[in-house]
Amino acid sequence: MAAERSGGGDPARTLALLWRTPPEPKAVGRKPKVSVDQIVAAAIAVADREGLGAMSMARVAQELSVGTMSLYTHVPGKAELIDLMADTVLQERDLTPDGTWRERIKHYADRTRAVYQAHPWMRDVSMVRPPLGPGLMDGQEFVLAALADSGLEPRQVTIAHVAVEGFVHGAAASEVDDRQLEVVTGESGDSWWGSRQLFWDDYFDVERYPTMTSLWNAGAYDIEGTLADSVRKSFDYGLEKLLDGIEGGMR
Amino acid sequence: MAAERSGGGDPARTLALLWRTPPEPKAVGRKPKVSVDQIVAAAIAVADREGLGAMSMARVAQELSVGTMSLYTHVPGKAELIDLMADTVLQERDLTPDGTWRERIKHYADRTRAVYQAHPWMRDVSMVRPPLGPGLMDGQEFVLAALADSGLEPRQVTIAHVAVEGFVHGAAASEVDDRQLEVVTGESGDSWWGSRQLFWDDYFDVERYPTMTSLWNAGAYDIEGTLADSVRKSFDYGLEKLLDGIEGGMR
DNA sequence: TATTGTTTCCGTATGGCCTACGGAAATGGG
DNA sequence: CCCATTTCCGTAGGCCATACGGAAACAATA
Repeated sequence: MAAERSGGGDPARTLALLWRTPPEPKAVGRKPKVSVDQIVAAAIAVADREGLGAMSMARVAQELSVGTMSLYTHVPGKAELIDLMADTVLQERDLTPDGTWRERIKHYADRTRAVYQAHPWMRDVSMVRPPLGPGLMDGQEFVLAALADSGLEPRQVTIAHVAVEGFVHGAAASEVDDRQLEVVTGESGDSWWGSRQLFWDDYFDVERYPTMTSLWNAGAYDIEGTLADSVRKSFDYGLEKLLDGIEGGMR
Repeated sequence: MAAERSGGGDPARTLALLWRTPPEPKAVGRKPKVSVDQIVAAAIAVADREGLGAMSMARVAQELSVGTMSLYTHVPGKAELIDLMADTVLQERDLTPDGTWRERIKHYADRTRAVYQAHPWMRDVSMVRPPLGPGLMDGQEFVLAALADSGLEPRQVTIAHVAVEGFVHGAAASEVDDRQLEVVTGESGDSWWGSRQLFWDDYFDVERYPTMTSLWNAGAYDIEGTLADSVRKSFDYGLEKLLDGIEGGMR
């Protein structure tokens, strides 16, 4: 599966949907059976339960007891629907601007990770050219405000912003991958790592990979706790170090 | 499009393919018209030219003047083929272990980015649970060796490794997104940012986004050079800062 | 009430995709 | 020449998005 992205559809239409431009109450004509919000909610529900791969237009329509083609009256197509889904769940972050700038960015990272945990399919949505809706924009404002408070020059703020945003979304996406695979294949994430065993047994070459070998012998891979904890720890560390670096760059 | 990943197919079979376990030369039977390598090469060629979305089994077979179903004799399925493609292009990195540990990681990042630039469809391949082939493993050994030389404790090396690897692949994927969108939609990447204009014109709210407004007024968004240069600069900065942080964490 | 204009609903059809199945074709050894 | 073995691949089934066009519902109007 390749990363989902909004197609080349009319950007004006997509933006109007993202910002829920007043539905222009029609005084005439047949009453709608479903609303955009219902469609988005149903799509999110399906994706939450069965993964983005199962989120077909037919499946969403079924969820709403509506004909498949009815959806196209309210939404231009599947790509735009995914944009709407992503922006909607990003709005769940509910960011509160308390503490130091570092604490606020940590808060942002945690809230974003929570979104990915609650909606694992976010892993499959490209966040590089994200939907320009309120969910995304509010998050960007939050991070920019925190970085601006750090004392960085304006130009540096924008550069640091890209680095932080990329890291946070990447981290959140990685963290979720275990769970996601579990949903799709019915196999536990950790058991995938179990199948890694096969590699170590049959293909690992001590001569070719001396560093891995010595790290292994040094016990560096004896993880305590679950794999998920371990991955999370790595990314907390990574964020801390990134922020350390950004902070140090100010001097 | 959701991120492509190898299915739940037999891991042993996939590993054997990734490491090209001796094809067990058959003395009997019909001669193969195509080899695994040819299939992988054709698939890469198609994806390079037309994107991963265009890389269908039928399209690859056509490229080789072979029936679609013939491919399944050599490759278990599409998911496994994508794994093979990814590991193959990662082998192009040709990593040379020169310089300080920081220089080597920078080198690794650059080579990895080059792979993404040459094969933009890599953006659509999940690198969180990557194919355990030589291309990937050699890269991991390289990064681990560099980090081990930095003076970090073994346990710290493995954690830093995850952070670096995540950052590099995330950065490379982001950088490539402009180009990728161009291929898929026939629209220039920068013109997508042009359509961003619509957002600023019709939906941007100065009250809601004060930091963005003041950054804008401070000229922080007056980028020189192309967008691609600008994105690249951001990630060079991010990597530097991450490495600064990792280095600082040793004290 | 009947008509008309407007809007939504949705059945059908097209063209794409992956891949299971099973038979046809090729090949080299006996 | 036969035949076991291997590869090739046509057919078909089951998904998918969505273009098209007509049916259905509704409000205002006649």
